[in-house]
Amino acid sequence: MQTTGDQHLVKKINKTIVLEAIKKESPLSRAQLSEMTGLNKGTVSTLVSELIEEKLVYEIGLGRSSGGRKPVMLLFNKTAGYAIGVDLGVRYLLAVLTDLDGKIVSERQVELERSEAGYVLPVLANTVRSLADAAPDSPYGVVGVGIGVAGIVDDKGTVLFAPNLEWRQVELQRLLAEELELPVTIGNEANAGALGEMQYGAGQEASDLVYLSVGTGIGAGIVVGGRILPGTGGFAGEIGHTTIEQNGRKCSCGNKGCWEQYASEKALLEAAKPLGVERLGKLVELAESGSTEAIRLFHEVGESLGLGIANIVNTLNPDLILIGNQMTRAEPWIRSSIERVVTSRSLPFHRKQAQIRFASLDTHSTVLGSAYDAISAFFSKDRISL
Amino acid sequence: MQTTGDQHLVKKINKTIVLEAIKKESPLSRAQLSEMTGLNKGTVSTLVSELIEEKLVYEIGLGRSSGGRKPVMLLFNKTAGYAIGVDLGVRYLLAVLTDLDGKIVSERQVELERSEAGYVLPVLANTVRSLADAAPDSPYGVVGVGIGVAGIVDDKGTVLFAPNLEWRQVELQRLLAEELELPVTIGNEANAGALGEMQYGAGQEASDLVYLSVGTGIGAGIVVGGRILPGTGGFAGEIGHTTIEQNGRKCSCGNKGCWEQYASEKALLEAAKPLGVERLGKLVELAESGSTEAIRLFHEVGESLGLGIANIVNTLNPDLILIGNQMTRAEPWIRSSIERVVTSRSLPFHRKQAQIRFASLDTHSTVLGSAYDAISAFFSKDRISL
DNA sequence: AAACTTTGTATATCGGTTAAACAAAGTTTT
DNA sequence: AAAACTTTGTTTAACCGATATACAAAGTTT
Repeated sequence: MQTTGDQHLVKKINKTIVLEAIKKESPLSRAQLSEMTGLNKGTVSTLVSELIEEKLVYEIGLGRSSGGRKPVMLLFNKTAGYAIGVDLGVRYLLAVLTDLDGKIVSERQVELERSEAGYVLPVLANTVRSLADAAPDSPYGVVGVGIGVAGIVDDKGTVLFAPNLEWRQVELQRLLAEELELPVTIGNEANAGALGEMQYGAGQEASDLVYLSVGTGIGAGIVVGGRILPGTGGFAGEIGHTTIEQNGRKCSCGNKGCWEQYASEKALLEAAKPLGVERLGKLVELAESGSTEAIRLFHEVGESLGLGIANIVNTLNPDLILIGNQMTRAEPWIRSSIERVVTSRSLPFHRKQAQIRFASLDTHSTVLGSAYDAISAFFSKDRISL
Repeated sequence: MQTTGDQHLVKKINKTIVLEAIKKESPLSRAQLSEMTGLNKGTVSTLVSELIEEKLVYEIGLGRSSGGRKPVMLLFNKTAGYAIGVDLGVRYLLAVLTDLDGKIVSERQVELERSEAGYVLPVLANTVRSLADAAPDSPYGVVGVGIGVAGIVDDKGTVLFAPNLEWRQVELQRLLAEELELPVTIGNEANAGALGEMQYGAGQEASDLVYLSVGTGIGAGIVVGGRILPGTGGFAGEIGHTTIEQNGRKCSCGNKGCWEQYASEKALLEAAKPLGVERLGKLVELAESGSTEAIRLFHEVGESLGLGIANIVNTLNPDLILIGNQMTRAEPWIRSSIERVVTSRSLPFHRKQAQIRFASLDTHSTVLGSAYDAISAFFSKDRISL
């Protein structure tokens, strides 16, 4: 059944609360911690001294007095360990080494010439190892590796299907964990992006947000009450394949009228072919130089994006929609079309609460979210997830 | 900040676990409880004796021995109190009195001649009072009133907008709580339906389900991990106004191509007008008597329903979709169309996990869900929500 | 210099769980 | 039928963590 309660649980809860507070609001004194958490001063003292023992927190010195003894200020020891985040994309692999606060220490980008698992896996493992070697000495070393994959991943870390990589049934988690001898977490690319933006980017104030990864296809990372919505099998978010036109354009999934046939980068580039444009950067340049045709194409794709976003807004009533991945680069050209269509197609009460923004971590949402996944797994060992 | 942990919290957690276990699996002995919850025998003993003290549990006598002392069997005292659930619909009001286990003890149905709050509220209050008077004597009496409204309700129990009732900004929770001097909970009709089916109906095994209230419009109660997904403002689920056809039929919301213009009871009856049919029952009769035209209409509406359901399946990866409200009556005529379209339009992995069923409580999903809402509020006072 | 404030630790108490012992009430074996 | 074993449920002691309170340390203000 459920986890029952005992003193250990209580301690876990409180210790997590204290650590989380230090992470977010530091520098902080024990007295302030007691004040803001509601925990007794003595309790905070013992928990903090344990955290110091564990090298997760340290004292930075005395703070300003407000009419009495000076407080001892505490800081989260962000370099107590390091994490590795990977974005396993279509023809590339982006990997970063971060400290426990998500700050990038080192970065690698690798072009993937082929996509079979037999080729990709060794490259991936080598890249990760090279980053791990680059990690500074620290009490905990590399605490884990998080990987975001553009595909359907189950809760055991098996890639069930990744259309762009042409992978089926690849037991990524098991294979990598064995190879690297490190804790490995596997997640969907859009979910990782959502996590990344929520922790380190534009989604830090939102609790119900939807991160849209708009690239070759469209995937969504749905966050409800601060947590990723996984769905039963762990593959919620395949929103690119929702129908917005009953008898619309054919999709690779075998269906007709899928949203991503109208609103993805791929759809945009398809429409831009007559202009002799093959890459998004090129189309942006054209728009910048005043090409009305290019601008029209952006407006069209913006409208299609807006339509699907309005559907999300009506269904999930989020407070924030974040547009991420490649399409962030088109922000100046699509923003107003999106806003307009969302306003016209969503219900007033829902529209009022929903902000629409672009991912602030740019191309790094997924990679940082993956790193956070690893960090989070490390912390949840003897802590509780809030 | 968050709730910190102490012994009281631990006790709350464990007591809730024990009570919940007795509710669901009774009759049960203390030894069995200890076994299944993992709690120590002594702990279970003290918790159970408190629950007995509180009249929520009682001993029914000795059970079968399995080679030792006979166990004392415990039962949940479902008549320790009663709850009232109300479904505030378009031209009617359905209200039930239930025991704490959701069993209906008494029922009232009232036709509403007019829809203004000034008319409806007194009728509602009188109906509730009459049901409350009908409640048998019990330790806790009527523990609360839950109301499901076909409209947008905020988290404070104010009906922001109910198109069919033509209500705007009606502070239902406050007004009723003052009038009735009872705890009142207000919820959306589809959310209540989802709760009802999840607790007492076809959704008891599912943890990620979507209840579709298909009537005049289409609303969804989305359940994620056993909990209603509220959205930021509390009005998630307005899925009837998602676009499935970019330039489709005009909708009362001012938009074009809304799902409910194709898949609701209203849409069906609109299409049935040429047949001289004005009510769903009539159309069902026609289909039963073999009218190919009527059957065709059902197939069409089934296909439209299937399309939107496929969108839900791809987006949320639920394990169960429940079709409720009026459209349940059309099950034999629409089921296969729905299944077919969902299968063709949703992704294989998602489809495999998603069952599609019809609400098993029929017209009582909402009213029972509302009652459960009230029961749940009563229990969460000195317990924790699991 | 005296009085007040704030910080952080130490100590006693409290409330809850657990483990272990045990009594009560069975069944099985001989 | 007695002895041996089993199962149930209570009791007791020990433990653990939080809280309240007192207090020491280290400031600031008057």
